Amino acid sequence: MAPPYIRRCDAKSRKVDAFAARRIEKHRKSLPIASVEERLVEEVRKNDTLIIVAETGSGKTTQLPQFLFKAGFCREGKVIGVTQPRRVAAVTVAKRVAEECGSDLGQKVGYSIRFDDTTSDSTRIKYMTDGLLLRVVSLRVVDAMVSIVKDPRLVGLRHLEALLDPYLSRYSIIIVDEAHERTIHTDVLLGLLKSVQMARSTSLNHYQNFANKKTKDNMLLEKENGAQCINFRKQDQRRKLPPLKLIIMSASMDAGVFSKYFEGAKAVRVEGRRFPVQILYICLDEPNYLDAAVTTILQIHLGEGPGDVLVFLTGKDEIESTEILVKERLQQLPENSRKLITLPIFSSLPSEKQMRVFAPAPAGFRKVILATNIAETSVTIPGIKFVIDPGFVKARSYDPRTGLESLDVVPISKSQALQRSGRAGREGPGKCYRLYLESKFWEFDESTTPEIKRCNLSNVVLQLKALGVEDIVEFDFIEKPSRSAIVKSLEQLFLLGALTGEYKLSDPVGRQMSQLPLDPIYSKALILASEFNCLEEMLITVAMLSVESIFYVPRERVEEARAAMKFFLSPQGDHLTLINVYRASNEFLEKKNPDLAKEKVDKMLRKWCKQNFMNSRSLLHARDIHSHILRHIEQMGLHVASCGDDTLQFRRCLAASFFLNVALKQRDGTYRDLKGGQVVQIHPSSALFGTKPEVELPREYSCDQDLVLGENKLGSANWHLSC
DNA sequence: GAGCACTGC
Repeated sequence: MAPPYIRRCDAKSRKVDAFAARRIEKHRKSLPIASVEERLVEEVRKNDTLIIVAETGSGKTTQLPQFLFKAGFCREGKVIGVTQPRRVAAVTVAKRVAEECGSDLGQKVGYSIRFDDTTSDSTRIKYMTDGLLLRVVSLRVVDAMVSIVKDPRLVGLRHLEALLDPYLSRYSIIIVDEAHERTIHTDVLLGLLKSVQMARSTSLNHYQNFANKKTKDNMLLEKENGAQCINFRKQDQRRKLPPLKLIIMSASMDAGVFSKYFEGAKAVRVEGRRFPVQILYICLDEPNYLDAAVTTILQIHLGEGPGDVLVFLTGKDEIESTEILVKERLQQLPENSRKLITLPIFSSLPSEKQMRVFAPAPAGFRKVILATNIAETSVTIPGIKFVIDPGFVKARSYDPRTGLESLDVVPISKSQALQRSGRAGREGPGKCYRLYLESKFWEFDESTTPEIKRCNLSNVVLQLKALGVEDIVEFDFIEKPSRSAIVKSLEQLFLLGALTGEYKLSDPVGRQMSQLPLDPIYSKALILASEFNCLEEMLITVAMLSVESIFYVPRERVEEARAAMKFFLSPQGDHLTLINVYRASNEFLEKKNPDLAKEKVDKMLRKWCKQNFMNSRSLLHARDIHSHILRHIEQMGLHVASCGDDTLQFRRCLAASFFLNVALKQRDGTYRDLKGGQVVQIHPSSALFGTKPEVELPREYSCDQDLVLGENKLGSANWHLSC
């Protein structure tokens, strides 16, 4: 789908630039959305909230912000913000639009994602991840103002702009793209944006009034809401802020849900550009869909014309066994029919191996991509003409009763099936083979259950509490999570000490936890560790726990990988093992030139990871998180110290913050989960596998002392943990 | 002696 652009890099000749500009213009005009530019701009002028339903290939993400810029929505320094669920999308789209505008990235057009911000004061079209905007919106204004007064270093803080700007007054328009994906970030963000929108049309008047006439009450208010006032005073007091325009962009027909949520907001439809895809169902139910998939792959290979195949499977295991099955079946074919290669892609696959799916197949060969649902949205593979869809997906679910999350293989939804089949029609007409009966399709749910209804809500609840939302159950969610899930999170946050007995944000613990971009349990661990002089160790641990598995064990080199891992193993457990790995990577770098550019450092680390059987993507990510969180905790004034060889305090802090995940050794030698009493085992990949670590309970422990855990007495003296 | 879909701050 990449438009035929010419890179500007070293093309100095004006002729080439003019040529490129003409091609860009031609491409832009050919997009379906180009024909409705005036109408869309008009609708945005007329409506404060607009829903745009546009299928893939309409050009909505790249073109709409440019139309609005042209129509004058960025006058007086105003910014158009566009959110994306994924980092890659924010980056690639921003680069493309900058090119279309003929400006350097970071000038008129820029992107802002965690660890990477290319925007400047002159940026008018700003692409960002929805998670980042959510963070920005939800940081508490008054708190921030107080800390800024206390700590002048905070002036350099990344999100200062928003800390000072609760009404997002720099933005004229916020476009929430891919809203149909309904990520937890999108859902919460919509709720907050809705209230910001209301605040812009009501509260500002309030503050405007009160800036002009100072009554006694107003003086009091001013004291409480210092931030907003100071901010407001900077504005021209007689001028009202224009309303915040919201545009929700969605690919499927979920417009009704959004429209209803935004009080009947208008929805407009823009045609996409897709090729027809013929849908085929099986006639007889086939319970073994892997077998059916392999058979279908071969049928396509032998019976159809050229074109690559994309198969949707549920996970790494299925992908690997399908690969073997296909190879076996190919051997039974005559040699000239074996020109078929299989390529796996899933997120934990090292990136250099992922890249292979994008390369064209060798001449005369057909490519078969075996993918998880990474290929549904995150990755678009060119050349796909045939899609095989067994109709299953591995999805996360959450049981509020036990507080446990699990991954289960479940049937997909109708909209997911549609999304999958669409992958066959991106470059020309295609075919989709659904390995289930047509009647089964009609039994599928309409759309996938939004993430907010199937995961742990602790973080969301904490953010909302920090924003001053008293009653979470009454919060205006687009779709309400179950009451029990909310109650469970409140309970967890209370046990972690983030909420008081009245379920109000505690100070300073809850407030500090809400400011850290981490799972609340990790935030708590850091705060606790700062008290017990082992924050250095805890910070490494939290960074390493926040990423995918560090150790990489390829199937064919299990023994070698295990030997490499032994070198870092700590008999005290997995957390200390992770610390060993992190510190080893530091020592490796210190031996080299410490002043190298980040790119060089990353390159060296990748090599080091390969030698030591580690996933370099994970380690580099953990190092990024480490420095990001370090900045945060330094700004919060937490005390970073190391416990050195005395790891007891550190392990106590672990126990005191991860107590929700604690299992106790029983008399018979088994372990039981502290919460539900479920029997659990030490995983074979753990450093402690094969050992029987002890946990000695304080003598006075009894069931009704659960609350003691909440007050974190655990960390002080009574526990002796070997983990 | 075995697992872990996909994102994001």
